[in-house]
Amino acid sequence: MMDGPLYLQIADSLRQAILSGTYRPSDMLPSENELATLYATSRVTVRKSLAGLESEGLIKPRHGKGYFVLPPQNTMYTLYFGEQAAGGQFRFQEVNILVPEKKVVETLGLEQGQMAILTRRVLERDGKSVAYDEKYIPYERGVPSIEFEIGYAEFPDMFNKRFAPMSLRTEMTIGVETAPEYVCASLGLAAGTQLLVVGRRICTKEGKPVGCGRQYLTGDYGKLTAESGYYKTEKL
Amino acid sequence: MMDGPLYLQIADSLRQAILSGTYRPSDMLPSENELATLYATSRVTVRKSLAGLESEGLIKPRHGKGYFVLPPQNTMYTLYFGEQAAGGQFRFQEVNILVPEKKVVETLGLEQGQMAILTRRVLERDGKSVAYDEKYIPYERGVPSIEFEIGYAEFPDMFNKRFAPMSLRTEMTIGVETAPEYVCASLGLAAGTQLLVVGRRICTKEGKPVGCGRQYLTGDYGKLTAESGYYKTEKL
DNA sequence: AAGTGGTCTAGACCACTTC
DNA sequence: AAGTGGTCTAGACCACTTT
Repeated sequence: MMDGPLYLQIADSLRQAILSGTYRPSDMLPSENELATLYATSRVTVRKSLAGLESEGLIKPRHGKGYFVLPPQNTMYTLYFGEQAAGGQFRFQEVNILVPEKKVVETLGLEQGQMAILTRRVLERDGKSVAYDEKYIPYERGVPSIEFEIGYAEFPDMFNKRFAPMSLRTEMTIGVETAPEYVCASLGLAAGTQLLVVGRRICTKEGKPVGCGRQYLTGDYGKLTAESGYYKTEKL
Repeated sequence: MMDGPLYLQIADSLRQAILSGTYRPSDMLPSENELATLYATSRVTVRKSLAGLESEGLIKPRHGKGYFVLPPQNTMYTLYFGEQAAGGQFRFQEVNILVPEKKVVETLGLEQGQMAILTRRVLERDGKSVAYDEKYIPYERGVPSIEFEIGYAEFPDMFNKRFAPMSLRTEMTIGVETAPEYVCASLGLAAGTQLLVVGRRICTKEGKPVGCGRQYLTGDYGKLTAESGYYKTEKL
């Protein structure tokens, strides 16, 4: 009748019924056996459809009871933030090895007096300085050439050679702060300007910080966007 | 040997191998048949394990070839933003029906002269005003009692009675703006203060806007957090 | 032709929930 | 006891990729 695999047809049909309100949050779907009879197929195929809807966050099965429609999740958003995302070019302002300020020492969990590599960059677009960026990475003797790698890749990427690439986690905080003087100067702003600040910390899955950074975004450049809702996520 | 369902043991084992770097991005995993033999089980069970890892975003199968480890996704973050999240209490400042300013008319796609319901609220915590909130909803004659519902629920929730609850999508923009005078006044700030602004627009899945709002967050209150990384997402 | 993933079946047994 | 979801099997056939 229709095209495509049966399990997707069943999933589409159920999804449509949920999105259109035929089934509402906390409603129970027909049982696996009922659906199997209804679509003249096996229980295995029905289960595959339901597993898909479950991983989309639409439904949740309860053992011995049935499948229930979940309430909308409206406090969780997906945010896109890439350094190169909005175009422009980075100009290096400083690359240094030093004992960082106290705040960074805490964030990275550094030992007393331990050094870190610092990079400062200015993002320019259309000839204007629109964002300022600084990153700290704990300095370890004998780890070769990180000095040259730092700052040339999207932030978490630069650790892929030193750590298992899939084992890193990034924490982000977004806020407004009075930009330091050197940042204002570099961006051509009056001292004391308030800027959107995106702070990031990269940790291993054991929780050990391996790097942190801050970006100061000017109004021209800095608008973050996020979204939420039950929509099919397209493939990567 | 181990406990728990076999398919989870297999998934855990493979996940561990990926997170620890045994398999790295773009590497190919053993084939379904090899894994089935290796774990002395059926191909169906192995497929269930692999389907789980796929929905976690760790691997991707290619027809006729095999399963491949995906590169880390480091421009996508999960952000949590709830109005009630950080505690505090809302005090209503204004509830009105009016023709909104031009910017709102555009955002909501209103007809010339169409009215909207406006609410303005101040969020107070520990006796201090820490955030300001305003929301617009298109006004439609005959739609009962929205005037009374608006503002009493988490933003997208208030539409659940009028629309299929699962069919709504929220777009969010985050930026820094000079707060309007009435906002500064309500928050006890000097005129012209720069604040973190979270704008949201709720749309149906057909793309029709059904409401929008803005929140001005002061430094005391407004720190947004987000995260990214390959970690098992716990259940709801 | 051989190997891979993609779809599907017709059972089986178990654990949980309800009556 | 009957119904539900949870796990698992041992096949089958198809579509795609590589040799």
